[in-house]
Amino acid sequence: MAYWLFKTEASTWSWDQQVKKGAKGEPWSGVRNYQAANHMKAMAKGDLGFFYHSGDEKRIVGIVEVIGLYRPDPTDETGKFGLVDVKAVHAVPKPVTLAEIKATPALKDMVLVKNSRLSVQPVTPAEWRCVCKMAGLVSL
DNA sequence: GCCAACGTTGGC
DNA sequence: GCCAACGTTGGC
Repeated sequence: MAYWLFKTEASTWSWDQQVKKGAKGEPWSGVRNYQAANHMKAMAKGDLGFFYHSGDEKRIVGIVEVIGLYRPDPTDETGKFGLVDVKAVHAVPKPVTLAEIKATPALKDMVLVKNSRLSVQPVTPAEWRCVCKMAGLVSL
């Protein structure tokens, strides 16, 4: 089981929209960056990810699960990029802001801190546990 | 609204 | 294959 972070602007694709898709989930389309695409290639069904709103909010608002493996992105005319399908698992009781993450020494190496522009990021198990704790999640 | 960081493009 | 120029992203 691996952990990830999916970054999106709430005005483009929000947590609320993701939740409305329910168990069917939604294709994570629109990624046009090889690093991000490679991370999606490495994903397995059942992997979990943080759902992060960039822009005004800058905070982790929910947990998603990978339910569909990497496949071509139909919205990419060049055919170079792919996507995975994700479904909302649940909202976090207490959203974790970028400021809190930056203020936490154990999270100083998170990709979100080091390379905030990468739209799909890997998260280490230690980081995952730490952020879950901050978010008020104990069962993950 | 500005600017730094980064990725991509295109000319050589 | 290198590198300058450009566009985009996202935090501040």
